[in-house]
Amino acid sequence: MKRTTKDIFYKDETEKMAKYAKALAHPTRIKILNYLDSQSCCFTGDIVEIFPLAQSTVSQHLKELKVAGLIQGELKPPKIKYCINQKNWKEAQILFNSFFNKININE
Amino acid sequence: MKRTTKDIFYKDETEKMAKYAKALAHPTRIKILNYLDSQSCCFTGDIVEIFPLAQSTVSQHLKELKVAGLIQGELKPPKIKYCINQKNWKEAQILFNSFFNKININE
DNA sequence: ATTTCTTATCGTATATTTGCGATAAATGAT
DNA sequence: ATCATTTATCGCAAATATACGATAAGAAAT
Repeated sequence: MKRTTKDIFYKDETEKMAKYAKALAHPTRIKILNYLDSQSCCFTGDIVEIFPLAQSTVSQHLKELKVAGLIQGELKPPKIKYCINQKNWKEAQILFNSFFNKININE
Repeated sequence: MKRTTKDIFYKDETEKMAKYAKALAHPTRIKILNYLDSQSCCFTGDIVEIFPLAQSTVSQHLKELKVAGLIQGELKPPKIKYCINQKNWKEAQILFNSFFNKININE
């Protein structure tokens, strides 16, 4: 019987941090987030253009960021406008801050 | 001809962040780092005991953290004392801080 | 209803990650 | 030289991640 990570107890914070870290664990996704942050919002096509990658590949990276909660998409037919998910972004920021500083610097 | 991430240009910062994020992308490794941080230093055996995982599995996680540069091992035969790698820890801290805050808070 | 545009999803191939038990390696003590 | 202790590494299996091209899905416009 193989054990999986699911059988192990982790604090909620730990699980969340791992989830966000996983989303950030690829240079393409970091670049996408940096781009989104600088543009405030943009369409999938804009993002596809800054990478020498297939549209489907970029779409998959966007999906992962969305599933992790770091971005959100808004329908603007026929396009989709992507933005940083501010609430979760803030949460990730606080998690990483506390982790590295061991001081909770938020309010 | 398959394209790989290696053919794409990323800023040095981006690559480094992805590398650190990858190391943090597993709850076990986050827990190890939290433990190391609280104990300042400890032996492999101490870490093995806090997880219901095989010794070889924990050793592998430690190796990943070492390769990423977040921890370092010091020979204390027959044991090995692991500590946070302060220099790289600081670097990661700064990278994540700038990333989330878009302000470079270090001096 | 058909066409156009944009983006997501499917199917597939390959590479990497995660876990285990078994074994090797390194050192100190007998 | 042998043994005990501790930790790393090897070999394997299963699960995930990463990339692609091809196709589907959705909405607006004709």
